[in-house]
Amino acid sequence: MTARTGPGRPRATPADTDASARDQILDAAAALFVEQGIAATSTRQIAERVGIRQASLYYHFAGKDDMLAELLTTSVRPSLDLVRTIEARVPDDVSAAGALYALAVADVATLVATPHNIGSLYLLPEVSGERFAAFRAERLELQRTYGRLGSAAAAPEVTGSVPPERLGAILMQLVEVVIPLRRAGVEDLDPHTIAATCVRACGLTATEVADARAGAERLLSVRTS
Amino acid sequence: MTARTGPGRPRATPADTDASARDQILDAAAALFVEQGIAATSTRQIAERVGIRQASLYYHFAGKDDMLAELLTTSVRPSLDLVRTIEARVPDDVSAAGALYALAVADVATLVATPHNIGSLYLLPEVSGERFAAFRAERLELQRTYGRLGSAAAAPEVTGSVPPERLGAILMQLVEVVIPLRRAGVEDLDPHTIAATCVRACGLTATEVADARAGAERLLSVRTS
DNA sequence: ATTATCTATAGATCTATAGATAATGC
DNA sequence: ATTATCTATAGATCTATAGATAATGC
Repeated sequence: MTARTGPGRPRATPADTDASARDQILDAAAALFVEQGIAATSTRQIAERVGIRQASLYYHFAGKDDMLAELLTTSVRPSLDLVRTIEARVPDDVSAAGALYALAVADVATLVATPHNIGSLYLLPEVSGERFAAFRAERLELQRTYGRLGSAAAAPEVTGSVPPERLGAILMQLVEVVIPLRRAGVEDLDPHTIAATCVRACGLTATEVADARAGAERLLSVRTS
Repeated sequence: MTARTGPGRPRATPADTDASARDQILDAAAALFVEQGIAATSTRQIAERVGIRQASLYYHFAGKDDMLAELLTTSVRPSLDLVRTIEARVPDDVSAAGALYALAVADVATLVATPHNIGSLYLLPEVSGERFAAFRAERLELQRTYGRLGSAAAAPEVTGSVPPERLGAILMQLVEVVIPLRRAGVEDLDPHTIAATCVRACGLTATEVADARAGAERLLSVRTS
């Protein structure tokens, strides 16, 4: 079970996992950042959880911000890749509503499955810093996609009163309900509940919601196979 | 303009406002907590912004947590009062959909108008602490009300698939889109956009949304007069 | 006498660097 | 020789208390 000894001076307390030190540090940092916030988490706490000395962290990362940057970018990357795949097939393979539904299902599933509810990091004030502008830009692109798909799918009374940018913020917020729900201990969240609410928020009728779901399932099953 | 001197040793730098020291401290703390987070804000920074010495804070508050507790409870109180008034008039004076619409409009208006976007404090990890259990309980009551009103108003396909507790979390999350929007600099947010989206998320048709809005306006105008 | 501030500081952190050490691998 | 850890610590905080001081108000 215990990781084989590699190069470098051995730890005082040997690791009880085979994960790389880097990954162990990121995992510990994620858990603590989510639980306590970033400023409230000391490098000592992170090191303690990994089983190394505080100073040893600096061999792998320049500091907490460095860890945070890596956690943020690796967490948003998969959604962005999916977005590009999905949007390319609208409206030929799938309706805008179907694409929106599919995107919401996939995002919710990711947020539900991600270790330590990492999505909650997005809400912390540290992320507003200059250092994380690249991450915020990627997230904004995701939001814009929600806005485009939502506006293309929406009923006329919605497109007439809600500009795409605003709708994107609303839909993304809706998807991110996963974050407070997980925080509150909810485990059995069905992505379809949220995805259906997204298209309903765009003013679609019950029949249209069912169609969107069907379209999304076609899209996602093709992608899986 | 400068506040008249009261009892107590005068400040090194006189206050440039008539607000009480307590209120000045709360205001400065709110602004800094929202901007930087709680742990990242030092008592020294708060004192500096008020124009007093760091140690002088402790005459008014036991520490940062004390300030936070007061900020949180005073910020959720008005919404809860309104909730009780509104819910008592369902369904005699107004439909559940009208009440939900009214509650959302009022909550959004509050979140838009509150100084320093205080709502973002709700999202910080410090608020999970034991110390703030009372605040969280009040917030949960608000969420439950959203769930009850939403479920009472919702179309059958929604009530059949989304339990009231889940719906409450979704609707509250929707209302709180104000928080990231304000953070992003949006100033001209129309409460009706969000309120209408709430009832749409419950599966109501365009006509029903218009009815809900009319009901809400009756309810809120009565209350104002 | 009471109030609201001030100055000064002890004690407890926390971050990040310097330099030593114990492995592996050439 | 390189890698990955270790020990030790300087320097910079930060919180919270003790005790002095300068107002007002009785």
